[in-house]
This record gives sequence, C-alpha cells and structure tokens, in this order.
Amino acid sequence: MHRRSTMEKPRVRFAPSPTGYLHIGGARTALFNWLWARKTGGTFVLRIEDTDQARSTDASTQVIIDSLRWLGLDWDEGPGVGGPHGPYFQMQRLDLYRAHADRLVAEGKAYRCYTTREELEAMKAKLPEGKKRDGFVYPRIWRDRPQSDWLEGQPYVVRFKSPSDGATEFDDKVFGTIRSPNASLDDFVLLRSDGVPLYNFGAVVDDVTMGITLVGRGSDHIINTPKQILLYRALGAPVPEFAHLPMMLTPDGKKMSKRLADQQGIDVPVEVYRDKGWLPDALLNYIARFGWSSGDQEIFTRDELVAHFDWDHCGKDDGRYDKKKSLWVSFEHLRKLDDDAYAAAVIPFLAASGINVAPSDPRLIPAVRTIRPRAQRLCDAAEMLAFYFVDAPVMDAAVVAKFLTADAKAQLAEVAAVLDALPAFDEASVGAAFEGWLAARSLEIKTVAQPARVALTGKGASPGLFEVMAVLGREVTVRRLRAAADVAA
RNA sequence: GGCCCCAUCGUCUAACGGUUAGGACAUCGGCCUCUCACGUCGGUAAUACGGGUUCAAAUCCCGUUGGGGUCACCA
Repeated sequence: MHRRSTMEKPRVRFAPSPTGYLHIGGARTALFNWLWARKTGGTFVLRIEDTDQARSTDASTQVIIDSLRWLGLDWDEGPGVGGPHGPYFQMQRLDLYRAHADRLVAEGKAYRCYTTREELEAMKAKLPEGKKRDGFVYPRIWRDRPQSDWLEGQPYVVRFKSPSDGATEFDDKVFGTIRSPNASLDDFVLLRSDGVPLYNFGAVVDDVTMGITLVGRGSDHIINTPKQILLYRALGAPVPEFAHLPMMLTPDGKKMSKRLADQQGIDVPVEVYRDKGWLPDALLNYIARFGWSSGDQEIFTRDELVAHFDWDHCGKDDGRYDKKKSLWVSFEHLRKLDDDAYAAAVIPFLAASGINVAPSDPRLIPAVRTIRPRAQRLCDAAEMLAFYFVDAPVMDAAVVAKFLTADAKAQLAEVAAVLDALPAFDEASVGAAFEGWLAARSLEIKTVAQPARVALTGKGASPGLFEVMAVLGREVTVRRLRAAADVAA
C-alpha cells in the first residue's frame, strides 16, 4: 500500500459537525492541526461535517466559525474563503460520496443491503439481554447476494465488505503502533438509504479528495482508524498519517459533557471563554499545554506555540481540566497587556454589566491599574472596577453591619473633613493626611481602614485605600465617607 | 462483555537505561501589608502493584489492578 510522502507540504483539517457550540476539546484539536500547518507552511482546511441532518444547524455552523475566528485559528480553505477542493460542507458533496460508493459496489468491495431498520431492530431484540446493547453485529445477509437479487425500487444502504481475518495496523504520530484484528469489524454502513454518507465514509472520501496528508483528532477516533484505513485502500488512495490526541476530561475524570462540566464549574463552549474575558491567546496557551509540553515552559505566545509545537512531545494519557491553573494562565496573559490595551479590553465587559465608561474617561487607566494584580479574567476585572464608575457603590450588607459601627461612622465623618480640606488629592497626599489624622487621634489604621473601604467600595476587599481614594477624587471620596457616616445604625 | 488505548506529586507535565525524580498550578508556612490580591522566600507531595531483562529500570518485557475510548442508517 502506498503512503503519503512526508516530503510534501502537510495538508491538515479540522472537521467539526455543527451540532452545537465549539467544544473546548474540539478547539484543541483545531489548534494542534493549525499549529502544525503554520509551523510547516502547510495548509489548514476547515470542513463542516453536517451529515447528521437531525442535529446539524446553520446557527451552530456560525457559532463554530465565530469561535474559531475569535481564537484566531484561520483556515486556508473552507467556508468563507473557498478553495480548490470545495464545497466544504458535506451536504453539498453528496454526488461525490454516491459516486465513490457505487464504484466500491461495482468493484465488489461494498454491497447494497436491503435489510431495513425495522428488521435490524427485530434481530437486536432477539439477542440475549446482556448483548442487546453491546454485541450486535449485522449478520452480513446481503454481503454475497448477486446483483440479480437487488430489490429494485426498494431503499437500501451501502455496506463495506470488511475483511474477517488478518489485522489492520497503523503508526500513530503520538501513540505509536496500533494494531487491531479485522475480525472485530462490522460490515459498517457507508451510505444511508437516503444517500447521505455516514461519518467514516464521508470523512475518508473528503480526506482523499481534499488531499489531506495528516489527520489530527481526538483519541476517541482511534477505534475508527482501522475502518478508515481499509476504506483508503479500497479506494486505491494513499493513507494519510494519523495523530491522535488524548482526551480532556472533567476534574473527576469523566468525559466533558456540558452538563457534567457545568456541575464542576468548568466551561466547555469556547464562546463562554470569550464572554468571560479570556484573551484568545491565553485559552490557546492553556489547551496547548494540555497534552503537550516544551520543557519547563508554561506561558507561550501564539508565535512560540507555532515555533515549538510538534507531535513528538504530545502525551498519550488523558488529562483532567484544572480550573485554577487555567485561570492562572489567563492572568499571566492579561498581565502582558499594557494599561491602554487592558483598559480598552475591559470596557465592553463593564458595558455588559450596564456601566458605560468612555475610553477617554480620566479615571479609567488609574482605576484599571489598581485592579490588574487582582483580576484573572476581564469579567472579574469589570466586577472589581464597577464601584469606581457608579453613583453609589452597591453595599454588601454583611460587611456594612460588621464594620460601620457607631464609632466607625464618627471616625469616617472626621476623616471626610480632613480630606475635604486637603490642597492636593493624589495618593501620596491622601495617605499622608490620613496617617497624620490617625496619629493625632492615636488610632491604628487597622481600625479605620475597613470601615473606610466599605464606605468607598461597598465591599470588604478592594485595592489599597489610598489608591482608591486618589482614583475616586476628592468629591466622590468625601461624599461616600459622609454617606456612610450618615447611614442609619 | 468484545476490541483498542493509557498509567510520574492533588492537577498539567519533564526524564527518551545511570538525575538527591525537575518545573508549573494548587496547597502549607515566612516576608510584605489597611482588606483582598500581586510579589518574594521556603516546605509538604509522585514513578499504581507484582514479576522478569540488565552491572544499572520511572524508562525495556510479561502479568495484575485501575482508568479512558468504542461497539448506530451519530460524529
């Protein structure tokens, strides 16, 4: 059997089915393929596998495309950009699958099967209890029937004539040699009775006709690979290389379904990361380091990922999503932004919570500087910034009750008076005045800081008191201190 | 259950026969300190188990156990 030459420029693809959002595991598959294409000067193809008509939707296609664009995983051929091997939607390639299926039938490598779905169900029902779900294989009723037996006019599926002896073997780029006995293969269906191909057939016909040289995908597809290799051979096509990636699991080691992940606070759809204020490069960094490594390096720019990526350093074992580490990666990328970029990035997140801040607002950059070491995502940043930009901060009842005591309120009134009289209101001046007043009253800062913080921010935790005051300005600072001092006990 | 795959700190991983088994996140403690963070210094923590092969095994082989994947006219 001939194989793809490793000398030619790689052609890789990402082939999602549009049945929902872009899953974070899918994003990682897309990323690894994209990295390989970009590193090698190859071609990255996007193909939409929309043959599951019951579940595929145009809206989902759009969501997936939007997510890929947000991540910056641009494709060289596919929806929106076209290319020489289109169309890139499987439902627009039906003639192609039909032609290939007919050819396999003509060559005796596949056959028409007139057994109906109902008959199959009946056979399954007769199986002993335990095997009903697990062990049913189509009994190859139509496998060797002559063409004269065909029920013309009746619906039929096209099944592959799987070999029943020998074994199929391939050399995976990350798992090494994988070998499985052909006897475990069913005469699987290539074409449904309505002419729409099933996954294994559609993918192979497309990978052949699109000239794909390396198939990178999740390890849940290892089981499909022998079937597909048999199909490549039956079609007389070169077999591409395969690279399977271990799975991303939930923190307790389960398959990352949205429902299960939600329970554990893990976000599965890529769009949620965008909406919570991750930088695309940060998400790429986290999922790249998941199952792949480059020495001790943890934080990578996009270019570094492209430069360092290779299949040899991909691990084989499934991993579990680590939320804390993912947030740390997000934080590390956020900190690389300069203040202007950070401020511009956070404005939409402020707006999303109803707080409109103009890019030119003089409080914006100083305010942003105070929360930068504290926010791991932009949604957190917006939440921390809110008190600066509202008329009156939202007061946390628990901390109000704890810190705004009668004594504290009297002290805040005094502090307000002191600050109101200050000639300058920068952080240093405010700090000096505040500490001067503390000294005069023989008070420790600890006793007044929390009440003041609650008065100014409504919360028990915030950036430093004096930096907050400086950003707020004299008028607002004094007003909030007095408002807290006046609040009913 | 059949078939396939996997196995180093809690988690992500380094090691490609010879290391005091390294790093990062998390965690614990010190420093910093007006809170929360950030920063900084330090600590705890792993080769699943049992047999081989070898002068030498986390690394190679076999078995056990555990985990995952998959068994559709889904992808």
